[in-house]
Amino acid sequence: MTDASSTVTEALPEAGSKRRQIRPKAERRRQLIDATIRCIAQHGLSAVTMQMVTGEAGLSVGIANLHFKSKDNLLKETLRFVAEEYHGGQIEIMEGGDIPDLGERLDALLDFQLGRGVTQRQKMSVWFAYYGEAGARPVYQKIVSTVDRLAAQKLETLFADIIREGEYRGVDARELATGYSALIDGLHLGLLVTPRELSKRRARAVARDFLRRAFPQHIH
Amino acid sequence: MTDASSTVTEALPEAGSKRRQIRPKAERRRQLIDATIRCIAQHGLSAVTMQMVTGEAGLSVGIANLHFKSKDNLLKETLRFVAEEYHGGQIEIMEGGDIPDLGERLDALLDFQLGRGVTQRQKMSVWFAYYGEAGARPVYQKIVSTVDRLAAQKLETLFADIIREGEYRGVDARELATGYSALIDGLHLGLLVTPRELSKRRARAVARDFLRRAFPQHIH
DNA sequence: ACCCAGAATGAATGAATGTTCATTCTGGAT
DNA sequence: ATCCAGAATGAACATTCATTCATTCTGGGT
Repeated sequence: MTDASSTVTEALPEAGSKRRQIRPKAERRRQLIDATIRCIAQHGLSAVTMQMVTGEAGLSVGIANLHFKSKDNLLKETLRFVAEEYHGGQIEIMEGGDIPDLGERLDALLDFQLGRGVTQRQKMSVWFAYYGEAGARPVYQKIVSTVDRLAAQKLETLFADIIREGEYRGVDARELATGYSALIDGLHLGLLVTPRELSKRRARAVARDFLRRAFPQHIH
Repeated sequence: MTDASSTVTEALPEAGSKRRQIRPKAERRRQLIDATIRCIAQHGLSAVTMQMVTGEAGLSVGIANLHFKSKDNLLKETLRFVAEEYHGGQIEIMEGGDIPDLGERLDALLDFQLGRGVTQRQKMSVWFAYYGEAGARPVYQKIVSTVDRLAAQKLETLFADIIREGEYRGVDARELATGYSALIDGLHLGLLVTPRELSKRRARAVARDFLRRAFPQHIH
């Protein structure tokens, strides 16, 4: 394999088929966003280049500027995608037509937030890479806070329902929701930066502990 | 002021004195690190350039490579500085020769963690900028986790002392310490990304609430 | 008053990157 | 079978940035 392509300087991107294919716009966009996520996770946001992303996607450099107008825009759309995926998932659970029992719904939420899908290093890396730039880039702040506000509201409503059902005293739904959200964010951060000290199992235990202390009748 | 320097293309960096000065190495290093922090906060880690940093410091480009070997190294040292400042401050409080009362010591810790010094946008921006890259850069992970581990241990000890003193039942110091640390991190994140939704005042209330629920006799 | 170690400078260099666009190619419509 | 709109390509270009280093300048020592 090493010397088979001695006369051919151009890279053979994938196995066999390098034939040009025309695919619908939506598919290409998704393909590029996925590649961007992988690149950010592996190399860090500041090291990501267009060549890297398009190479990872198995496409040419020109195509990124065809479907997204610029690198800036590609990064922006990638953040929007990840943000909507995460918050959309949460909201779906919290609206919870599927799960009538409030305690179970809380469990499902925790499973989603600290479960396999979300805590993949890939997704967490992307998440915090953008947070890191948010201080300097209002666009990122806006994208995140838009979806964030809705999720926060749903969580507050869920907590309020639980407080009513359990007749818990001296508990403020809004304050507790803020605390819980912050706790989950902080745990994600711990999982990303110090995975040796914080296992997923322990992160879940910590979050569950927080909920149990607030809603003893509903958790466990 | 606008047309005074019409014939001079070179920038006049500061008011009046642009005379070259020789200063000790440690001072220059500190000067450059401070400038780096300001640049990261204002422009984001990925947009920081050497010209930007040295310009902000009012120095020439060459000097950065004289005192730090490379841009990479400057960024690494800046992270180390911020990390040690934050964790060092925490540890000093927690060892707490100054404050014998455990409840007051807890209060002081919370004040430090969510008080003026730390929650300046500048510092928080820097903090999370590096977290964002940590997934892809083991060097950053190592710097953070080294200081982090020590702080976590001190916090656990403090919590254990409080649990003993208050004779609290069914509370695990280690788990609680993990939760509290994550909560604080998450609140910092909220203050940075969605300052409109989360005020410092409310962040403090949320953190205090967490502690009160765990150690009712010691808080308030 | 003089000297010189080494601190400080910034123009020059070369490498890397985002973007463009002339050209090639594809696959459905006719 | 033929055609062509527009999807896809990648070499070329202009810009930006990190790093180097020949040169200048400073301030303490003699």
